[in-house]
Amino acid sequence: MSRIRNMEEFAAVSGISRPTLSKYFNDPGSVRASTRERIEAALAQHDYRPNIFAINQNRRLTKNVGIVVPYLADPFFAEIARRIEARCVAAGFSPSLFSAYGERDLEIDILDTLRSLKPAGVLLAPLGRVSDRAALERFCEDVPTVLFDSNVEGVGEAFVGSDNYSFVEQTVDYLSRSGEPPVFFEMKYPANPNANKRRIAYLDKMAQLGLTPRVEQIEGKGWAFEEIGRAGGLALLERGDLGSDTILCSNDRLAIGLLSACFEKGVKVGRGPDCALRVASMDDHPFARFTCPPLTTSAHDYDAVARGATDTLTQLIEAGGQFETRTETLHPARLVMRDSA
Amino acid sequence: MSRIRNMEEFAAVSGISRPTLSKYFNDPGSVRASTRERIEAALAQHDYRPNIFAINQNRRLTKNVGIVVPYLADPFFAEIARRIEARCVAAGFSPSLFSAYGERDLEIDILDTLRSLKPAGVLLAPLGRVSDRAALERFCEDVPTVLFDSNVEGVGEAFVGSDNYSFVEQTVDYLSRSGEPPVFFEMKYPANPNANKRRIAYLDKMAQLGLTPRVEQIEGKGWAFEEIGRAGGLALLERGDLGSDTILCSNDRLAIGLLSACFEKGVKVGRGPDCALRVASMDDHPFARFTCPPLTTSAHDYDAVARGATDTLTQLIEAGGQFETRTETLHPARLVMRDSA
DNA sequence: AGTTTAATTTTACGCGCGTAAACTTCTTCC
DNA sequence: GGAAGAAGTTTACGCGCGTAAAATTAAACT
Repeated sequence: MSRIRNMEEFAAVSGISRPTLSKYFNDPGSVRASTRERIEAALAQHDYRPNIFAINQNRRLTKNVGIVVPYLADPFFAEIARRIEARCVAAGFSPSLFSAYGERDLEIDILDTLRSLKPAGVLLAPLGRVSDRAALERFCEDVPTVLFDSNVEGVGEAFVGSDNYSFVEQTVDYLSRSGEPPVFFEMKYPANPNANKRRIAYLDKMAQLGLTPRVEQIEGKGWAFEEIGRAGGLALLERGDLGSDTILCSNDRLAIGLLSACFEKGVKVGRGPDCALRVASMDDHPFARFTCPPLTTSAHDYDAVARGATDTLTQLIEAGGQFETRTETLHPARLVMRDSA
Repeated sequence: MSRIRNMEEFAAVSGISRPTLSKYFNDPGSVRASTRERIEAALAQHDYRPNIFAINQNRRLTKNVGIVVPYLADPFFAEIARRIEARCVAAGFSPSLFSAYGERDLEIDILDTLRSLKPAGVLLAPLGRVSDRAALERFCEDVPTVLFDSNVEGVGEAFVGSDNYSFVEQTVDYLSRSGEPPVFFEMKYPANPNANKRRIAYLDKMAQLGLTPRVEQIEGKGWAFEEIGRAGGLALLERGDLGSDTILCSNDRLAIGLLSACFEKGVKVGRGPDCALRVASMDDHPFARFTCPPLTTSAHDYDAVARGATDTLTQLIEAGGQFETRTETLHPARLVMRDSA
């Protein structure tokens, strides 16, 4: 039998009128059970699929959903994107994944591309500091958007992410209770958008505990955090006057670099009596458990963030693209004790 | 001024006829320079973009290109995908990125989705052993496809990847020249499609050198290679009778897990006189230089593979979707000496 | 059985653009 | 300056499907 070329032909072979078929493909639940069965029986024989371009051209609202992350080669974002993608599919959407790869212009291009895809909604983890705020705002006016991971105040209809304060609180609490209070280790000009909040939280928390804070800001630009952490760590270890035997890194990738520097310099890391340094961090990067020693860190609730973001977007779409008020949902971190601190 | 709704309206405000505009958007070089300037001048004022769905519905061939990888949360694939994506954009295509996340059914779904996107071509790194070969073949008959990273004999119009034999040759050569010949460390049922070729190459090379090969196959399924390597490494170290002080891992992610196991067991890794074990590996995973000790490995030529795959696809598309003969391009590995072996 | 209500069919139009054909205008070059 | 050829314009149709309105049929209920 010849292949079905369009819905018209499929209507002929299935004995169902084209408008009814159109309804079915839009929402199988919107037709009577008996006709649904007839359609699906015919579908099993002729494997016809409606032309997605024709569908999207004519529907006011597509089932497309955009997922945008700042850097997909960062395993944290790869992992969160993986979960969000799966949830979008489960919710009946067609997700498209985009990465700005740390570049402002690329993020803008992606938003433009996304706009022309007429998406039902977008899940956006913006570059943050590097983003063109005006471009984000314009985009969010046109397209229902939920921000995740990195908040940009006032942009988008909602935000779902992790509570940076909780990350810092748990680690600082633990570290200062079990040994010397930590020095904060971060990039001077961090690409990662949550870094600033974490530094502020660190200063806050230290003040609250009556401790003297100390921030070590290392040089380096871009998204090669491990290399930056390694170079900064080497410089720090060579200089020597840290003022504490405990370091809290702004994120796990910096910590991985720092651990590499410690290893090279023969500085033993851990909480044993023969250790010279404790290193803790934040994110629970997928490979944090495989560093040497395994990294003590505070973990994102990956599942809660992925689920929360996707559910919020679903609600937003069902609400017609606008919420009455912009909500910010922050999921607390979970301290993961390993051997590095 | 009101926003332009379609090409008709843009024709009105720009003073250019719609068919000419259509030609321009299809290929700006196909119109006279003077009219091109007029169009671009109008474009600068009215920021109109043709409806992508209408374009794709009507054009026989789109400028869409699909990029499919087996597991995007694996930094190797994230990195290679990043480069390929950039090259596709530079070549004037609109790439869409997909990941099968190790699942056979998801790969099939992706191919179905891709088919309905009418892509000009597809760059496919298949799951390999897990793939539905018949589904791949059917897909490649309909869509011009270049395989990369992982070859499936006879499928697709061409293959571009790394030369697994060269990976093994270089590492085995180096290791056996500088110390005890290596034991080969791999998964019993590897998800990674190149694993089998690497094992065979190892056996070959050892025979050629007149050495007795030894393969340690560890348990574990899925894509959590670090965890699998760690568990397998612990078991191996506890058992103890390795027969060599040198291990060659099938890939870097397994090696990262093995190094973690060595650290936990207090087994010092490296080539110093106080070291108990040498560990080398293959891939030059983005984080291989940050392990403790830094991993000696044989590196993919990431750029050559990304460029080769994209260029080949471009040629394939220009050739009308078919090559006379299926070519296989293999890029040699480069030995990267670090401290682990 | 007759009525209400819901689902389906018929008919018809529109979406925004590709593209073909016939015609007109502009270049270019001797 | 005239002819050939390239480029642009006019006109018209088609792509495959969404969707509205009116007419018809089927299901559900008293």
